This record gives sequence, C-alpha cells and structure tokens, in this order.
Amino acid sequence: MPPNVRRTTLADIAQRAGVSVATVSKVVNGRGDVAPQTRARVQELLHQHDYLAPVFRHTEALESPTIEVQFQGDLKSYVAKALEGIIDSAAEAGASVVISKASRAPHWARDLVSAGRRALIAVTSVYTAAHLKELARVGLPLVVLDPLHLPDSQVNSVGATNFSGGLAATRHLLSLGHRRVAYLGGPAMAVCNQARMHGYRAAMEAEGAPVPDAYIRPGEFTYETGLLGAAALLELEEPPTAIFTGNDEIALGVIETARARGLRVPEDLSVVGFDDTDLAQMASPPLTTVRQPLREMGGAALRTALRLANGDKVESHHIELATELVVRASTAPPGEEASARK
Amino acid sequence: MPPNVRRTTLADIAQRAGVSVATVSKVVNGRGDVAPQTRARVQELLHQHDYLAPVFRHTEALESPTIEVQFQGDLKSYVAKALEGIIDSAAEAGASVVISKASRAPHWARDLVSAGRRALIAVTSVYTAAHLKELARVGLPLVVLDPLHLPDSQVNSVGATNFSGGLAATRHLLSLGHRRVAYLGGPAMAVCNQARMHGYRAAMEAEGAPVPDAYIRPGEFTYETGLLGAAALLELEEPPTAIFTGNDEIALGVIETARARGLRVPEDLSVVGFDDTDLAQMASPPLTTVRQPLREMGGAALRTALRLANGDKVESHHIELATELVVRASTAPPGEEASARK
DNA sequence: CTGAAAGCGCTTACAG
DNA sequence: CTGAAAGCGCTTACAG
Repeated sequence: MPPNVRRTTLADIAQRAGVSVATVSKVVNGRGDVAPQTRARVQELLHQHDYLAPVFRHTEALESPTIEVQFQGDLKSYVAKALEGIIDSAAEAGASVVISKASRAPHWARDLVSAGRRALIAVTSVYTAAHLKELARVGLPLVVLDPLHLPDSQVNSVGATNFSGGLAATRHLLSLGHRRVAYLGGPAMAVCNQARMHGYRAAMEAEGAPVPDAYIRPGEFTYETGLLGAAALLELEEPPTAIFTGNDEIALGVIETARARGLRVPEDLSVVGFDDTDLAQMASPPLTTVRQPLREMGGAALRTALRLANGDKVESHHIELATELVVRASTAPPGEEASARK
Repeated sequence: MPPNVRRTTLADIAQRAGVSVATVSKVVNGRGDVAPQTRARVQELLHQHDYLAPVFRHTEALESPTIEVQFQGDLKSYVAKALEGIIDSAAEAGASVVISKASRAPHWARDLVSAGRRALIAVTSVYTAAHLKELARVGLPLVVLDPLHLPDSQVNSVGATNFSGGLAATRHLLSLGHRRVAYLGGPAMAVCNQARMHGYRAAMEAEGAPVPDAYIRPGEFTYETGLLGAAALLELEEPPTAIFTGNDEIALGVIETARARGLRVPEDLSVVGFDDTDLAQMASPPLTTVRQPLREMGGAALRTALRLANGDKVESHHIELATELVVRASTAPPGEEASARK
C-alpha cells in the first residue's frame, strides 16, 4: 500500500453504509446484536475496501509478507529441493516462509488468514472443491506446486514438462538399442504420472516397440514400489532390459532389486529415474534421470504467490518449466546376457 | 499473558517515570527531541514492564508463537528429517515454524524480533560469540540442533550420543571379524565428528586392532568426500576391509567408489554410515548405519525453544538423545579376497 | 437492533 | 526539551 493512501477506517465504512461507527465495529468483531441485512451490507463494504482490523495490521507490512507452504506425508527429497527454491526466492523478495503439514482442521483457511499468511503454496497436495471454496471465501490465494490434478483455470499451479520428460527418457533408452522397455510409475490418478507414462508410450510407439500391458505398472512414488515392481517385471516371460521409473525413489528400489538378484546395472538392466533429487546423484551407480527444475519451480511458485497476495493478476494460471534428461551411469546398451535372459 | 493482567500502557510508564504520556510516546517512536537521561530512564522502565508497541502486539498471542528455524547451505536429508520433528511438535503445541537460511545481515537478530519470532533454532550452524551477544541483546532465545562446537553452558543445544554411536558401529564391524577398519569422517573441527571418531578409536583400541594414521581421514560431510576418501583408502598398502563413515552421504560415496572399482559391498568391503536418513534405507545395498533420532531431536529442540520463549527455565542446557545401530546389508564378515587383496 | 456518548491508548503540532 | 491539548481509530455500556 503506497504511503499516501490512507487506510480504510471504520468511519469510512460507516459513512458509506449509512450506519454509525459503533455498528460497523460490532460487525467487525462479530457481535450478535446487528440486523442480518445490516451485517451483510457492512461486510460487503469492508471486503470491498480491504478493511483490516488493527490486530492484523502487521500483515500489511508489504516488505515482509508471510507465505505458508504446506506438504503432505514426509518431507521427501523433492519437497526439500522445491522448498530451497521457495526459501531463496522469499529471501530475495523479503518474504517469510512458514512451513507446515497440510491440516484440514475446522477453520484452517480462516486461521491461516488470522495468523497473517498472505498466500498458500501447496506442494503436491490433494485439494478438493471444498478446500478451494474455503480458500476463496477467506480470500487466501493458492498456488499448487506439481499438481496432482489437471490444471484447472480456477487454480494457479506450477509444474514441469512431464510428457517431454517421459519422451526424452524413453528415447534415450531406445537409442541405446533397448526394445523391451517398461514403465514403473506412480499413482495412476496423478496427472504428472500420466504425462510421464504417455511420453513413454509415445516414444515406444514412434519406434514401433511393443508395449505389452504388463510393461506399464502403476504404484506409489516410493522405494517399495521400485523394489516390488522390479521383481514382478523381471519375472515376466519377456522381462524388460530397461525400466523407466516414475521418480528417483522408485528407481532406487529397482536398482536394489536388481542387485539382490545378482543383476548388474547398467550391464544387465538399465534404469532411468525422474526428478534428479540428491538420491539420483548419490545412487550407485549414479542414476540417469529426468531433471525436474524443482528449485526453479519453487521460486516460480513463491513469486506467483507474492503477486497474488499483492492483488496483482497473473498472466497464466499454470506455468510449466522444462525437464531435462541427465545421463549418468545407470543406462547402457542392452547386454548379450540380458537380451538372452529367460 | 493471563487475560486478567492488563497490558502495560504508555500511561503506566509515564506515571512511574514522572513524565507525560507524550514524552514516553516519543521515546517509543525514537523521536529525537528527548533528553538523553529522560530517554534512558523511560527505556529502562519500558523494558522492565515489557511494554510492547501496538504494531507488535500480535506477537503476544501466546497460543501461536512463531519459531524461526535456520540452516546453512543445502537443505539436506538430515535437516529435512529434523525439520519434520520440529514441524510435528510445533503443530502439537500450536506454534508456527518459519524456515530460512542463516543470514548475518546487519540487525538480523533485531529483525527476527520485530518480525515476531519468539525463539531461534539453528540447525548445525556456526555461531560466533558476536552472534550470541546480538541474540542476548535483543533477548531472543537460541537452541542449536546438532552443535558444531562443544556444548557451552551459555547455549542451549540438542545433540545425539555420537561417541557411543561410533563405538557401536566399530564394534559391529570388529565382531564380524574385521581388523582393518578405517574411519572416513567429516570436518576435523566439528565436535560431532570428533566424538564419532573417538568412539571408533576406543572400540579399535579395546580390541587391540591397529589404527594406522592413514586409517583416519577427515573431510566434509559429503558424497565427494566418500568418493575420494574411499579411493585413497583402497590404494593403501594395507587397505581396510571395512570403512566406518561420518555420515550416510559419505557412505554412499564409498559404495560408489567400490562399485566403480569392481568391489562388491559387503562381500569385498563393508560400509557403515551415520544418521539413518532416507539415503541409507534406499542405498544399494541398504546401508548399515547409526541412527540419529533426528525427528525426536527436532521435537526436543522445538519444545526447548518454546519454553525459553515463554521465559521458563530449562533443566539442562544440553540434551543428548541416544543413537542406535541399524544393521542392514552393507556389512558382512571380511571375504577371503578382501583380506588377501594387495 | 441502533447509535450518541464516554472512554482508551496512542500520536502529534505547537506553545512555552 | 517538555507536556497540555486536540485528535484519531476504535470499543463498549447503555438509553432508546
């Protein structure tokens, strides 16, 4: 708020509403003794004129807005990476970052506003229509990072080019000479997983490589899925010689299953991950993977959140940053033994 | 603050100081036209009576204090784990967690107070006497998680039993039949590293196993250190058959160096990590490591911070939680070849 | 249900 | 350098 613009006061609202200051004060403080129509009219005006109660005036300090970042479940590597980007961009912008687990307690959205949060960034969280309505009601802007649902024009979101990532990963394997490539992915419902899978499928079809149903396995974005899924794939009549996975954790599970069965990666089995978290760089062998620019995505989400908090419009409700194939040591041409293996 | 206790007002202070409310107001707002002695006397009284300017009154809401957590460098796995513990305990206590990178901009400590932070948790950060003085000056309590320096009675800190962790890890390797065990650690200056190393040394000496100087290598707590340090160790005249590392990241570097040289873990080389981050569970082979209860440590740090924020005394300025050996698949008895290897 | 009036905590222009 | 006085934004007990 520019210094020369006066804050809206109760008197301003009272005058416009044609009531006394006392009545407006009662509405603001939620007292019971106000006629419903009067209350409605006053509330409307308060909202129109951005009235802010004194207790919350500190949130006005635009130099230091506070953004809440919520995640679900564990604070995994890729959440941490995105968070780094959020924190760095916030520091640049002079904003503060509050981090919490998504909670859906009764007045969660209103509580966030009361606590002075100016916007909410949800990292891969599930949001229902009811949540969005609640946010809209209290006027808290939302940015979803790596959305699980299809980009909806109601919701601002930041993602990555998952389809081209899947395409690039699979082409890389095909160009090495693999034909029997499987996709071991995350939840079938998640759009990011669907996009990666369709990228895989597109690359396979373009090459005329067959994709038996058993070569596409959904699961969770977890190590467990990698461990079990790889075992199932390797026991197929025609086991794949390469596995493209939905994320790095799954890939590590695949590597471990291969190792436990005496298969060498990449000589006997090639593995490609997705995300390029710390896990990928530190895997043994270091993992070929599709890099999601998680830091940059976090930064973009933070800047979008600040704009929305400021009441500015945003050019596009969905931004997608480019993925990039990072070739390390977990991929190689298919070996003789591998191709010949049962 | 109990609801029946009235807030200190400017009038209270004015009366005690024997000046007018106007003068007190000027002192609070840092106006120039006040006599130095008057200013000093009033400031003293303001401080004594915990006067809080209206703009900062929101920090008074004891139900929801805000704690700042600062880390340095990257948001690594073990910081993320500690952060999970901090976030969960904060949610239980109804507190908020602001996360940022440690910055030493001018007035950093005062800025934290102005922003309403009630305490600071520093995760493995370097704190100099000057920093501590600055914090003391503005009255902001500090809790250091996994301190790099020796526990100082001036500083509240939460750590883990690093010495017994080092002891347990090394005994485990000795009990498997290893004699040539090396320690590849972190910074020689870090107390946590020293304690782990001395635990190692104690176990080796108790067993009468020789510890050549070359078997103790300091480094950084990084994958790189593991990569390079393992290469150096394996090229010794008498290479170790087992390596105990300062943390999981180093251990992953060691595993990769072993793999790249065609050595199998654990058949040809046993490796033990420290921390038990996600990295350890997802390594290939899964890593035997010393678990630091990072979540619990984070929780303890948060609760200590809240107590200090509340003005309560804390029983002990340093708490140490127990480490625990987690045996997975990266350790085994020394193989024939390994013992005989040049 | 409404609002005039008293009052609270604070700030500031200005007289001394 | 000090403070009486006017004033601001808000709340609340109470009369109607």
